[in-house]
Amino acid sequence: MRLSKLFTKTRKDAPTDETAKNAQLLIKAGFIHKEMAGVYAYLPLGFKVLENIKQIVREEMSAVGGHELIMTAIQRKELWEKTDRWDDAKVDVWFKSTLKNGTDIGFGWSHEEPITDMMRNYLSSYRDLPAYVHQFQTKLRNELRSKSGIMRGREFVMNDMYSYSVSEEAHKAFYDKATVAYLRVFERVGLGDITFLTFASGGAFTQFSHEFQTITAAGEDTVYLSRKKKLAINEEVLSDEVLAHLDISRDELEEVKTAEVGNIFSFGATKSEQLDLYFVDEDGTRKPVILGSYGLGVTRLMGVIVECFADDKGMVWPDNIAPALVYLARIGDIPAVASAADELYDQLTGKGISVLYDDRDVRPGEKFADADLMGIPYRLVVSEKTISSGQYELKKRIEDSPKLLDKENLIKVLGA
RNA sequence: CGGGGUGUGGCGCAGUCUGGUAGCGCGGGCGGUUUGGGACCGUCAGGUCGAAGGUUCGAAUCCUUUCACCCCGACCA
Repeated sequence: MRLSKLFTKTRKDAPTDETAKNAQLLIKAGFIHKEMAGVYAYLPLGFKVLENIKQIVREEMSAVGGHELIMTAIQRKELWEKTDRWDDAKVDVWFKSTLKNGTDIGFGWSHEEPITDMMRNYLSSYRDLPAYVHQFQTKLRNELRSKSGIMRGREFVMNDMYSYSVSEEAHKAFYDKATVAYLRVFERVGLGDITFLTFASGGAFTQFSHEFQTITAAGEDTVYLSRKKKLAINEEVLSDEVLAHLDISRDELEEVKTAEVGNIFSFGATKSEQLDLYFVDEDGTRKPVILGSYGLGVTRLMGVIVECFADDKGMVWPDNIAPALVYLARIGDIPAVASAADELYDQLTGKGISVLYDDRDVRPGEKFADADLMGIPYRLVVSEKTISSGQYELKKRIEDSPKLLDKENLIKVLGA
C-alpha cells in the first residue's frame, strides 16, 4: 500500500478525551476512529491488524475442528425468556428494540441461546455429535461506562466458539483441546509469556470457569499467579478452599493486574435442557447435549497487544499481525531514488511481503516518526546513499541501529 | 448509577472570574527556500464558541434546562 494513496493520516497530538494508551496511539496513527464512547470504527490499517488476528484465531479454531459461521445480531425475546436472561434485572447490558409490528427484539450481547436453539435443527442423533462451531461477531453491550479505549467497548468483535458433545467425558476432552487452542492463539500474537489460564467464577452452571488473563497495568482484573506452575486464580474466587483444591499455597502466588482476553465455560446439560436440545444416544435413550462456550475478545486483544508492546515512540506490532511487515521509506525525491524505491516495492510485494510504501514528499524525520508510531516491524530505507552503495538499509522497530544489506540478504531476512 | 471534570475551525489550546461581537499552535491550499529524526519564510481559507431558552442596548463570557465526552467508584458470562 502506498501511503500517498491512503486517506488516513497520523497526528502529532492525541485526543484529550482518551486517556487509554491503546486508544491514544491507535487514533494518532490513524488505525481507528472514535464514533462515540466505547464505539470505534476500524480504519484500513487497524482493520488489517484486526483481520490478521482473526486469521490466527480462525486457523486455531479450525485445527480443533471448529466450523465458522455467522449468527444474527437481532435476536428473539422468547429464546432468552426460556433461560430467564431477558429481564434487564438479570442481564443489565441489553440493547433492545421493537419491530414495526410490535415484536420485541434484542441485539446480541452473546449468542449462546440463539446458536443452541438453532442447533436443534441439526443435532438429533449421537451420529451428529460432536459439533463445534465458531464465529466472529460484533457484540453489542449497553455498558454503563465504557473505558480503556478498545479494551472495553459497547460494540466489539468477539470470537465465540461453542461445543456440543454427547457426554461430560467427551466434553471435557474437547474443553482441554480448546484451552490449548486458545493458548496457542495468545502464543502466536506474542502474549504467550504473560498470558495465563486462570481459575474464575463459574456463574450459575459450574463451580469454575477459566479465563485467559494477560498481565498489563491497563487491565481491570487482579489475579494471583504462580509463574512457575503456570497457574493463576482470579481474586474473585480466591479462598482457602480453592487453594486446597488446586494444591497450592498463598505465598507461592504473586498479585498482578491483568486484562481478561478470553473466557471459557462448561454449561453441562443445563442450557440444553432449558432450550430443549436433546439427542438420541446409541442405546436409544434421549439425552441433553453437553454444551461448552469459548469466548475470545478480538478487539480487546488488539488493545492489549498495543498496551503490552508500545514504547515512547509508538506501537510495536508482532510481525504476524502488523498491518504490514515493512515500512519502505523513500528519502529524497530525485528520480533515481523514486524509481529504485518503486522497483523494490514491486519486487517485495511480488514475493508476498506486505509493504507500507511511504512515497510521500515529506521530510525524512516525519517518515521515521510515522514508521515508529505505526509500529511496523521493519523499516527499509532507499536513498541516494543506499543507491550509491548498492545496498539497502534495514532497521527493526525494536532495535536502535540499522543494518546495510544487499538485495539477496534483504529478501532472506524478510523471509521470502 | 454516585462523585468530580471538560465542551471554542479537522486536532491541541487561550479567552469565561471582571459581558463590547473570537485568538494562538498543529493540520490544509497557494508561492518559494529546504531534504537522514516531525524544517522555514510569505500568503490564503476555515469557527454564529455542544444545543435550547432567558437576562441585557450588546452574551463564548451571566442565569436555567439539556446533550455529549473524560476520570474515580460501583457494575462486568
